[in-house]
Amino acid sequence: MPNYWLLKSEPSVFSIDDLSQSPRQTTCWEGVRNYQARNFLRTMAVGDLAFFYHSNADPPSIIGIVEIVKAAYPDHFAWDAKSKYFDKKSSPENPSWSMIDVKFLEKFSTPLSLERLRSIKALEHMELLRKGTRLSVQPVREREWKAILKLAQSGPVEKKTT
DNA sequence: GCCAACGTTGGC
DNA sequence: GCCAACGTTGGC
Repeated sequence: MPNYWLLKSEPSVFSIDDLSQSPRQTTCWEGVRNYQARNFLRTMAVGDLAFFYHSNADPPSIIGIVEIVKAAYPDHFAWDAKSKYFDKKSSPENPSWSMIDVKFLEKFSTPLSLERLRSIKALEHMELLRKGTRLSVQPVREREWKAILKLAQSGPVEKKTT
């Protein structure tokens, strides 16, 4: 039984289309610089699934699904002084940060916007929808995962014909 | 561009 | 160990 997650990315930085056009449709998920998020990364196992979330997007939305294909290993961008993810506290001898590899699985035909997700009763306790939450890596409960999958399969909301 | 909500830093 | 100042995230 896989565990479920949600990964945020700003599409102007790295979008789900960037992922699907990457070699082997796979990328390393570098740059997480928050301890709680890092600890979630370290909990992930190969075969776990994650929603791909577009933050700072119009509209912000869950846009697809990825699979974790490599468990946590040191984020070497942290000890590359030229990287925007450089962190002088991290070193190859004592890495502070971790990353995983993810593989593209699916892009939803209809993105599920925050607004739409907020309207779903089964998602009322979802971490993503909690006020003030900023975690870029979050666990997703199984019932939330299933409710969102069902939404994605049901397609867009019908326009009212009044 | 604004700003609320957090997380981190560092003086004391 | 407190907490003010500062930095970041991310919806709006």
